[in-house]
Amino acid sequence: MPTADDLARARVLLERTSTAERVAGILREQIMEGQFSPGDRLSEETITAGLGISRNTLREAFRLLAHEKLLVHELNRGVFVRKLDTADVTDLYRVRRVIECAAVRAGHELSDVDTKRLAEAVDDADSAALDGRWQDVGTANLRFHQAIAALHGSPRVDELMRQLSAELRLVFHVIKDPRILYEPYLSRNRDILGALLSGSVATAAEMLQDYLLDAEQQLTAAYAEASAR
Amino acid sequence: MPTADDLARARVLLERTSTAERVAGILREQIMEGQFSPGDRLSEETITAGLGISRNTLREAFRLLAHEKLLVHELNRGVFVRKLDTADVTDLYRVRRVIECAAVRAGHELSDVDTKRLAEAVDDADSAALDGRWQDVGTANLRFHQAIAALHGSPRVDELMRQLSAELRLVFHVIKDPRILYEPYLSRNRDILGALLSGSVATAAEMLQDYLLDAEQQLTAAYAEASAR
DNA sequence: GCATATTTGTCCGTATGTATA
DNA sequence: CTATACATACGGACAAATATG
Repeated sequence: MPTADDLARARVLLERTSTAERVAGILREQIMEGQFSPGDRLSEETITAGLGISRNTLREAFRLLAHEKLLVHELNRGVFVRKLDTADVTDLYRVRRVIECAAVRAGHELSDVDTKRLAEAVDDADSAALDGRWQDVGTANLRFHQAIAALHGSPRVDELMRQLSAELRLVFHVIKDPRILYEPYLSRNRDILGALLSGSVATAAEMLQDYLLDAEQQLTAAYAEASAR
Repeated sequence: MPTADDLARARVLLERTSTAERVAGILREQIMEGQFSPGDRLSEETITAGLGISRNTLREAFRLLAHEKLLVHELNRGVFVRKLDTADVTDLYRVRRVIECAAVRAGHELSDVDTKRLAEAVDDADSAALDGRWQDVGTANLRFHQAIAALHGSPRVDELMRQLSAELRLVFHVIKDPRILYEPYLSRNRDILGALLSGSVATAAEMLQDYLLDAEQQLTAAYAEASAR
């Protein structure tokens, strides 16, 4: 749970666009950073007092985040930080395989923007790994795969991937030792990128498919163990 | 194991809905039926007066529908019925091709539920066509394709397809003569179903792909013309 | 471009219903 | 079972933005 100070600092950020959306932005960040844990209830009173906003406004922000699946809303009980189970993880990877593998297999021409995004994500993951920032490795990793999905050139696919990534970040936060999870995938991502850049579409697709299957296996196992506690 | 009491309590929770959600349900139906046209503004005052609810409650309902993409929210201007352009139609079909073709190509075993849903949708489309209920033909057609996507066995894919279908229904409503649009596809859907049932996965996938490409072409043309007015 | 009317954005107080210690 | 805390829903108020003549 965030301290009163955290809320006070966040309060300064309350100086733009629609209040509900700004509030949603603040809460989104706090949830992503893990200042709330899955299952935590977000009290209307505590937050309205902390941020200096009305209940109506906060409730609109809650709706926004509930739609992003970061929060779940239970009637007359309040809103809670989303708690994913292993079935969710399995489903997330199922969808990722469909979307990402199709993006690669379609064999779209890579624009400069595409290649830059892909390469940067892989580089960021590597440097975060060198610094031991494993949470950031996970984030950069997701950015790489978002860049792959973006090859579809479809706004709706992009939005879907943002959605899936937000859910997966919730998962990552529960994992106790992300290192064993991500370390093997750094080089595999680089290999996939290499295959993509050299135009070996079928190879890249196969590597990606295998990657996602392996990742799902490891992640569900680690997640089941970590989220049990 | 949940006790009988647990289940009873869970059931109550399922059937209970908030006022905002019931209001959203009413408005959703009216929008789908075309009682509001794309671009129409939904006045807070008119609707609160008409339904006898408070503004705060209505605004929550608006948020829900905005997230379903039936409404768009413009700051300080209000909410409007979503207006799709041809780029949206193109993108919708792009995503459909990825999802639906992958569902067929994956070659999942067809359960009884699967086959029943597929067959019923095709039958419903035919009988609606016989009665000249072309709006219903469009709806049954979408149901057939949702059933195809459901072969993935993924809750998230199901939700995505519901989303895409809702958007497409907004498109259908603008088309002036849906008949020329849907009539050719009745038999093609039946052919795809036949290929699926006989296990000719590759054939079915190819037919589906061609179907979706042709449909997109015709639809964008008809839609551009109809929505211009 | 201006003044006015309308509509939304936000907040508050309160009454009622629901969940839980 | 009661008490308490909390969410739901309402209505009123005023500021701020937008639309209208």
